Amino acid sequence: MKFSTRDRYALRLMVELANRGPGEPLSLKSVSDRQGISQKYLEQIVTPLSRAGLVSSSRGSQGGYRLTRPANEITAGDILRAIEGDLVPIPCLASQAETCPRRPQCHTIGFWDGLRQVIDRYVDGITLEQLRTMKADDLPLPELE
Amino acid sequence: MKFSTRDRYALRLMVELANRGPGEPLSLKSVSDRQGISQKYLEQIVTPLSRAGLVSSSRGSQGGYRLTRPANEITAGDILRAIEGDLVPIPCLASQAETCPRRPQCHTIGFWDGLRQVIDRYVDGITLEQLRTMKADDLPLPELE
DNA sequence: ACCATTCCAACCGAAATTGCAGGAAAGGGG
DNA sequence: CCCCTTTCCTGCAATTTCGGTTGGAATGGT
Repeated sequence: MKFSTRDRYALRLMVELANRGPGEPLSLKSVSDRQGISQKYLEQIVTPLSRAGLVSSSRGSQGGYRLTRPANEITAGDILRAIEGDLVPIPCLASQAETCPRRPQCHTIGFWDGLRQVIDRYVDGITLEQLRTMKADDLPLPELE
Repeated sequence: MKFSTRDRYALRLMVELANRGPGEPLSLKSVSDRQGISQKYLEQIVTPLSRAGLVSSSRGSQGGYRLTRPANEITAGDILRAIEGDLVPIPCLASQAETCPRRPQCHTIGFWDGLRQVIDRYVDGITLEQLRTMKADDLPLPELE
């Protein structure tokens, strides 16, 4: 049960973009330099973010990527789902999954679905703006104090 | 971000054991028959549960496994941690991880640590007894109603 | 002695992960 | 108009993880 490097890098990439003003685009080259992630790998990561409509791009010199919405209207959940698809802990719960024949007798599906909800609520409750302004050891536990 | 079949099967295996009285052991053969998981694979799964002290075994005819504690004193977290080790969403947070050089400037570590805590609280709040008595579409969201 | 069971260790194919390489297309600045 | 920067697209490849299977040894009840 681990999130992939793509998930982690996507968050860091988006934080970089959030640090930029809304107008001017930021190139992957500069993100690569500052975050120590190869430019080529960043290209792979930004593609689904672009397809999900979270960022837009400009080509050519002085080009790059920028957020399509203000950072406080983008959640960590938006970003992770753009990379991962459904954010489900087990395949059974994916929206396109065929229903398990063992489902009616299953004692654990409720547990997993509860976990899914807990994760959803957490990631949807944290905005990119919160991430951007967060220091290294801050803990953003909203309603859990 | 998925939990493995081992995690899922471990829960189902433990529910089967919880359905048994505390005295008499249940063989993997019968679990295999009822749950449709190969006996050999179950052997792999029960081993870490045994090493973690959640179950004990008797060999030979009429042998099998039984819980070492009552089902309401074992949590889903106990079971998953026995299989997975640390229940951390990213390697950075593992107890044996060397500290990332980028740590002081990292804007996302707090997010991930918060997620870890949310997951921990959930899985540690659900007991094997709750799982056992849970029907297919029950949702065990304790304090979240 | 037999048989059911746990225990132990190796192996194995398929899939996912984590990238890298090589361009083609587009756009701005000189 | 040419060059440079950048995005965009495709393919590949090494490594690890996943999801088991296989084979057998040790143990213990009957």
